[in-house]
Amino acid sequence: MKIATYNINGINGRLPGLLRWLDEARPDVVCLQELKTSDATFPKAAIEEAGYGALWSGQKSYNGVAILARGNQPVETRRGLPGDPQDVQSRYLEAAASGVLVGCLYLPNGNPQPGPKFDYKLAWFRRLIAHARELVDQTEPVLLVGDYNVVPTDDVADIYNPRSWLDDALLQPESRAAYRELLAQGWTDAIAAKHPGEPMYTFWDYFRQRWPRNAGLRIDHLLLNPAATRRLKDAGVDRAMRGVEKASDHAPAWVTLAAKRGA
DNA sequence: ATGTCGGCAAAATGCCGA
Repeated sequence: MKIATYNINGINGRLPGLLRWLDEARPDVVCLQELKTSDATFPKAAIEEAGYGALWSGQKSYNGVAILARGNQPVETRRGLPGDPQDVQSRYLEAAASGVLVGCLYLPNGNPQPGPKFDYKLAWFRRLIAHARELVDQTEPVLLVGDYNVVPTDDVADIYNPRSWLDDALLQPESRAAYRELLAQGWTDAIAAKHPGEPMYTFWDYFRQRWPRNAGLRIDHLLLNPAATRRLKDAGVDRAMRGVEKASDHAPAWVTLAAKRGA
């Protein structure tokens, strides 16, 4: 089975491209981020017509996450991270779908840093780490996937060149330390595990001709608990989606899992 | 400092967030 994550950057503005990709890539479970739409204007009918059941947590203009499942309805297990009842931003949704538990997350960007937005990013990360602790040792496959807004290292696998991003929240030592702390619970970064040392970018800024120059960053990640890692077959990025008309600034990233443990 | 997008309010342009 195939599980994908895609920061769509406005689901209604990019719906035709999304539907084409669903038809071609045929992922079983899809986590979307940056819907940029309220609950009422989520394109439920078009998604269902494409053969997917859906759950979504919308927010007008900003944020927003959704979980799609091919041929069935995902069963919601959590909406929003625990730990801050004041937090009204739609950035986390969790569901059981097609035999796996999937957390769909849109971690705060955190720019400019330092400042309140960076503080919010780190606080949100603390809440994610605390919640992930409750999930990692489950006996069934669990995946925490989405736009983490963290470039894990300065290696060319993760960024074309850190020079113009040194002050960016995506590269800060605190952001990277939090990401490492999460992994240290026992999660596997599937893209890094399957493609060590290989440029596996998932985001190319609209500015400065960054897509034509392949000046990308790896910020969308699929983290697998040990039960899911045992079934990990392959991982990749659908780079071509960054080159289509009206493309999101992100490309979809995905993993495939064997149907049964050890298969 | 700059660059380019989508969404949105409120006017065919400017702002925000990324």
